[in-house]
Amino acid sequence: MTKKKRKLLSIDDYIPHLAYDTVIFGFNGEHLKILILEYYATGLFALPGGFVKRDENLDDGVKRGLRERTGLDNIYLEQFHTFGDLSRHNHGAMQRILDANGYESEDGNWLLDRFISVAYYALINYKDVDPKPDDLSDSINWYPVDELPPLMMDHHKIVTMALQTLKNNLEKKLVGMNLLPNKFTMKELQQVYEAILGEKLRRTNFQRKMLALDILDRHEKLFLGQANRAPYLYSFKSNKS
Amino acid sequence: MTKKKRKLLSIDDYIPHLAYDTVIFGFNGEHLKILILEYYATGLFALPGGFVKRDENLDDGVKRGLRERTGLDNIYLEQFHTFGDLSRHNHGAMQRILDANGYESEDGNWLLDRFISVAYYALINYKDVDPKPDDLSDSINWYPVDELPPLMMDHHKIVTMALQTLKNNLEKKLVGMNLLPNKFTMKELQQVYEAILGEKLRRTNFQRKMLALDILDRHEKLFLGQANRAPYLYSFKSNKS
DNA sequence: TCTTTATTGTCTCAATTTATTACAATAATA
DNA sequence: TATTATTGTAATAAATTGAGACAATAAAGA
Repeated sequence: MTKKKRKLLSIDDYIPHLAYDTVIFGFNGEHLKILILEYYATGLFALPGGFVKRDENLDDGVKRGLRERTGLDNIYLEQFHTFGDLSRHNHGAMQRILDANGYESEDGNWLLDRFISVAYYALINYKDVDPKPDDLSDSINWYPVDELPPLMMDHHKIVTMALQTLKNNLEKKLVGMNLLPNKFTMKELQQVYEAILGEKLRRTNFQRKMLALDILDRHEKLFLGQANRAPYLYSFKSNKS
Repeated sequence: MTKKKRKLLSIDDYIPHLAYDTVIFGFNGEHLKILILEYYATGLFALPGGFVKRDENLDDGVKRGLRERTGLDNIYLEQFHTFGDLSRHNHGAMQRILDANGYESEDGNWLLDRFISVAYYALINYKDVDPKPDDLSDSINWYPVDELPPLMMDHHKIVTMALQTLKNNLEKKLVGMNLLPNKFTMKELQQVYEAILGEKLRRTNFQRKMLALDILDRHEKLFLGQANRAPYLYSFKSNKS
């Protein structure tokens, strides 16, 4: 690979030593998946992340990054932990990434520093997105949460904690709303819950519980051409009541 | 007040733009309280906080700060949110604090920058602590959570979120263990729960629930000289089973 | 010594919630 | 029209929680 000279992220624009990582969850109708990117010619897998500009809010920086990668605005986003151990600093890996991309070492100095990273998870509607790699990476793909490639630094720990937080928030934050299309069947909603909790749920109890919450609107039936009773479609009630 | 020349925190030792704030909870037997410090001659109240050294883990930096302020080691500590809005940057307030302490403006340059702050809450045994003010502050005192003085910047928001997180974690994290002395009565345990939840609980049902959890050891009775049946003392089971 | 009083430790029964099972109502297919 | 695989709902059992009753004290006072 020939060395390319690229315009580098400038230390003047960004807060030094501060980064963010995002665990972007999607649901393909069966499995819970997350977006993982692979850096050029290094075989290094990582969570999508980025840096925060000196003149923007932390949250806005993360939203900007998500918009660039997914094309989506108004993504459901939640901060869950900040990782600040010295051990997460891995000079070698970052150097390889910069080298493989043709950056001069001295250019990338600040990128080789220690970083504290604020981790977020995002929930998106799987079908809405055609993820785009960024300048430093040559691919970004969906991976089932239980079949991840080996991730660099502490990114696997970050995913684990994101999953745990998602589990804890499942009840109170109406997670399903953000992982499903506007209309969905009760079965699909149940599958989202099962994927997040990592356990099978009883169909009848799940249905009763969801209906009792009074958060769903029932719509027309969905005819899939199957030789059995057609399920209703539901949507989450808009809370403009 | 005469200007004093002090040795200032040096930018060379600390990660720039990064701070932490701690909401330190204590329980005096009746109310839930937190430690608030007041800066010299400014009337500014704030949460205890500090900065992270370039060669220490984020968590260790926070523990170091807690040790300096409370004299305690092995404090129960939990990170709950990172605050990174531009609006929390308040050049004026920091300038007043530095001025009142006799620092030259140029010395304090990096302290006047924008800061991202990682917030933690700590739980300590109220009686164990005689809090010490730091170099910049002339007092540090316990305040009931519902009678706080006006706090600088977004510190009130930080307290609110700490309380909310504490409430959410009450069931799963055995919060009581860290706010009470080794041995305590069922009534005291209930008061901790009530203070955190902000509501009264039924004595009999609370007792039944706690005993059913099988996390308490029952010890001798506590005779307080009151004209009624003496309560048992309890402690949390050590999980060295 | 015998009441009285304020709590504490348990129990009981009602109300509510959750688990489990049963079964009727389909939507194609044969 | 019978068959089959689901889906929607109801019925019943089991478990949990709410509310109240009551006996067991520990000291004070008569």
